[in-house]
Amino acid sequence: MINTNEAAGAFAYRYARPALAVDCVVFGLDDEDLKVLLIRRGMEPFLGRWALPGGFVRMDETLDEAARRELREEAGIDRAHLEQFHTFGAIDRDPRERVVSVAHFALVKLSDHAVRAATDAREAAWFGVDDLPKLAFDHDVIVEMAIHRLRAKVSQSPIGLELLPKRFTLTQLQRVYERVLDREIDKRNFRKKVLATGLLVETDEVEQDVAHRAARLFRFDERAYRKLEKDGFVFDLI
Amino acid sequence: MINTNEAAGAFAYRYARPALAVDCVVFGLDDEDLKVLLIRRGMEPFLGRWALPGGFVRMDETLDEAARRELREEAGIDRAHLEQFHTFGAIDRDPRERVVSVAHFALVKLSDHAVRAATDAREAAWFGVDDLPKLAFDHDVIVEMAIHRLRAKVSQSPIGLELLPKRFTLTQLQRVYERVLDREIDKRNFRKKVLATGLLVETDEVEQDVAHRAARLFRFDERAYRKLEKDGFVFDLI
DNA sequence: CCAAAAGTGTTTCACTTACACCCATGA
DNA sequence: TCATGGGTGTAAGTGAAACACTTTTGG
Repeated sequence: MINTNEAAGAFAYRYARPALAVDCVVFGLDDEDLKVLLIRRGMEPFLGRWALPGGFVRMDETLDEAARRELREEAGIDRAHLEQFHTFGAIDRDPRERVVSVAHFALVKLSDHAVRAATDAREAAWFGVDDLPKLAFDHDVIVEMAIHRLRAKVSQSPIGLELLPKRFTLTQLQRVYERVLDREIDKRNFRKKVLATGLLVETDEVEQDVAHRAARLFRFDERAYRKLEKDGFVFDLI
Repeated sequence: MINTNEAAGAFAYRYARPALAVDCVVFGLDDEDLKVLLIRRGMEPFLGRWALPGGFVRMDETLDEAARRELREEAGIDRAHLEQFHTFGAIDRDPRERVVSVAHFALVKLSDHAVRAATDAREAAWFGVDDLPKLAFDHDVIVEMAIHRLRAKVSQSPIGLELLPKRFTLTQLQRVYERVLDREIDKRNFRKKVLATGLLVETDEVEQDVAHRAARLFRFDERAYRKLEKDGFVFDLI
């Protein structure tokens, strides 16, 4: 009994196997909302429907590499925080044949030029997370879980910063949390708390071209973060 | 460019694809330690090495079903809390051919008869998490991540109870947390806190056959838990 | 001078932590 | 009667939340 699968293992190539894909839920943040990047499908099935960027894993690339390649090819995105979060294996999730998909979420800075270029393409567009169309395949479920994971993670690690430019104001940072977590946060408490982490460094610059008092720009102190992380520090940012 | 992968998608079956497997990190708790169930390999590669129970996914079963089947076939385990936690896709993780594995962790009640039967088998054994042998494939890495995830999860959901019988004493529950989190917990504070969650119900039974005052048995109130969960309650059990 | 957002402290309340003794039971 | 773990409360400290006004700047 113990060896049942060893037999299967030795001869795995004899058996039909599912296709293996990656899908990416790409999050971005503009002045309004937390957004997800979708691609309009150009072929059946689900022709014309919006879907997540994604595709099949090649034999010579890891899952992570596959996800990055798809982001580049389908969305013109070169730099993104990328994180695997769940693998979807329902038998009929693709009507053509069995496809198991390793889902990732990605966080991109909309300040990056490359991303903006992608949004100009006719077949790609950003949608507010509360304003998503009906998606192809089981991509609705994938997006829902991605949002859930993002919310859980954003309070416990500084990935929220991946949505912002390198230099940002505390108000911008507060908006990241307010939009990802979908609740208002007290300004004074927020500032006290994030500054108390010691992970932000004040720069000597201020924001430009605003019609009011210019806010100080901060940057993330990666060195301090790595040190805390190594020491097994548990975050509870917000 | 947008359609690069659509082409690959339509003809996915033409391309070589990785084999798809599941592996299970099965946790159990005895009077001493948090343990992991390992199987001794009966064939190459890694003949004689200890490895995680697991095997290939069949075309007619989901990932979850595959993991449950493997637990049944390789370890005689019928009932377990099972949770997918990461998919491992390094290109050379299996020397024979490319195998991508969806890793799960499982929590079993060592009080269950079926599990004890598995431990009697020559090829399967429980190892303390701090006393693991060198494992086959990349299974060391998988176990390490499983422990990490289990620790993160146990404080935020009542999965720790899956390691205990249906009726348990507060001391048993405290030991679950102490062993999973690997730190001592104050008895009075622990009791206050877990009782304050409202998720435990006192039964009118006490433990039997002990050489000291018998402790009250409690059970988990699933109904209360589902209600809290539905209301989006965030746990912080310990 | 007005509009718009930046920036700043204190108080209250809740929760966490630390801590020690008596009780019930079986051997 | 002794050994073993069961069971219980309080005080101090820490961190979270609530809350409003002044400052700076550009238009």
